[in-house]
Amino acid sequence: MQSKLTIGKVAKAASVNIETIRFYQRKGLIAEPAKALGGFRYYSEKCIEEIHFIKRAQAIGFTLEDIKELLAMEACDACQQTHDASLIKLNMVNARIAELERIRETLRELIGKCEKENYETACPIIDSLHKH
Amino acid sequence: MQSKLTIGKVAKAASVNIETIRFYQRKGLIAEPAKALGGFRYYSEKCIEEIHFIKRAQAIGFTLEDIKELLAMEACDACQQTHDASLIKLNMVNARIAELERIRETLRELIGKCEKENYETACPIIDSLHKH
DNA sequence: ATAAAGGCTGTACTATAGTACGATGTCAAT
DNA sequence: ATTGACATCGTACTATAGTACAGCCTTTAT
Repeated sequence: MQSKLTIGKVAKAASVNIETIRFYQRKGLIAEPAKALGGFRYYSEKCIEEIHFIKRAQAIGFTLEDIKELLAMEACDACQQTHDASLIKLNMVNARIAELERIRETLRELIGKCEKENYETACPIIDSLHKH
Repeated sequence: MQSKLTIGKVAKAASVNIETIRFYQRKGLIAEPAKALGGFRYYSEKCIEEIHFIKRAQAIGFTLEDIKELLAMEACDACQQTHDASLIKLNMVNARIAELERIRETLRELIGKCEKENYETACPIIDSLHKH
């Protein structure tokens, strides 16, 4: 018979900090089991899966607040809403990529200028940040 | 004769919140002028330019901490270091773009699955987040 | 039986970039 | 001279995602 799942074992199994689990509980992302006699809370394997769910959702760009909504949608079989939420997230990711690509171009130009000028004149990077 | 530049006027001229200026001062990004008789601090036009400098540097991906370093580099004509810092920033931007592109692909696939299945079976997005 | 390990609660702290506000004092215009 | 607008300072709060810890209690292993 396997020993009872305490929060520390769940944390280890899900590769997260104990405090992270408590944090998710406070945020309402995962449920806090009732206290057993003595005051310890024992968890089910499901909790480990729930943490993995959260981690996978974060990995594709959802914030904890988004994930809370995803869980609510799951609870009421709202596939259409999940689809729409993902589309919104995709648009945000696209916008962020576009923004970072602009930043990248500017950085490349500045770095290129620096290298061409052999660090001999006034720094072209600092210079361009000063221009009005 | 133009009236004295108080913090409120600097804020308006630089299009930032008064509190942002005070925040930059606390962080050591801009200097706090000495108090005049009475206790008000009066600013020079240079302060407005300094805020613009910070805002331009932020726009190409530098954090306030990075900008503090840029300013220190500027003070000692360290063009080589500025170049290196920009290169590091460029690498970070590239890494972040690559990460977001992976996220984008995953989101696109999931959204596509959702649409193909016409929201009739179990939600493929929620489903994929549950898979182990 | 005792000690180490771990759980519980509440609070505070981390980073990042600000924003808000109350109490008190000053400046400028009427 | 009075009033309204603005400045100062210090502290606290926002969002986001956690991390850390003190003080106390329970469980587990020796």
